[in-house]
Amino acid sequence: MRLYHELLATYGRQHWWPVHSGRKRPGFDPVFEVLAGCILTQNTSWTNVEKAIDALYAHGLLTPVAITKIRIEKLRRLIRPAGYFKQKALKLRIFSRAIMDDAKGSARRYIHTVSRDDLLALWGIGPETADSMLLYGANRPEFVIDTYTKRLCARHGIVYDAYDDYKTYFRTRLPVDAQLYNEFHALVVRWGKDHHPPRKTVSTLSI
DNA sequence: CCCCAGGCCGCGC
DNA sequence: GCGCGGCATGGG
Repeated sequence: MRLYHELLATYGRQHWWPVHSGRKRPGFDPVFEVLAGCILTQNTSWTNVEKAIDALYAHGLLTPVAITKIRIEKLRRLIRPAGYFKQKALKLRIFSRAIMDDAKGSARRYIHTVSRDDLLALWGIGPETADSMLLYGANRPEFVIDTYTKRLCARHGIVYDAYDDYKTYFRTRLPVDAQLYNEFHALVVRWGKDHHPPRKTVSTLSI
């Protein structure tokens, strides 16, 4: 909690999602926008993801039903700026189909009722994406561990191997509070943007 | 020219 | 169970 308050004092509130929450129009589902963003941002900077989200939004395609119907080539083209566009197009398609099958196309109902294990069973969704979806899409208290979280931990001498060990570290030290997890993770990412990883150097002394 | 980004999967051992 | 390469665009 001391670290959280320190980050909050330094950077202020981050307010991440949703990007277009105020707008209402056909072909737009604010919860689905968050969940799609979780997939699109895998190992990718958010500025690139925004271009893809904006393109989908402009074509009225930010719904599970639209993503399942669109031609895969068009989906690839629209999300191209987000990188890994062939893989991510398939991931969005598979995920959208799960929402159709399990919740009749309601992203909100899907993410509020799905189990974490069921998310992990989907091709293209790993632990960080699942936790981001549950936290930012449904306000469920899952602490998100990403590359920045691990970097910040390392700066404090905390190093693990497994994703779940990092998660346990935070869960056992913080109150179970989705809003806290939400803002904490956003602050960690903000911190990561001006704290670069240690440069890889070759030691000439190790020959 | 280089490295990095809000990971994940498939493969070989 | 693990380490490693591939995936890809845009920015510094």
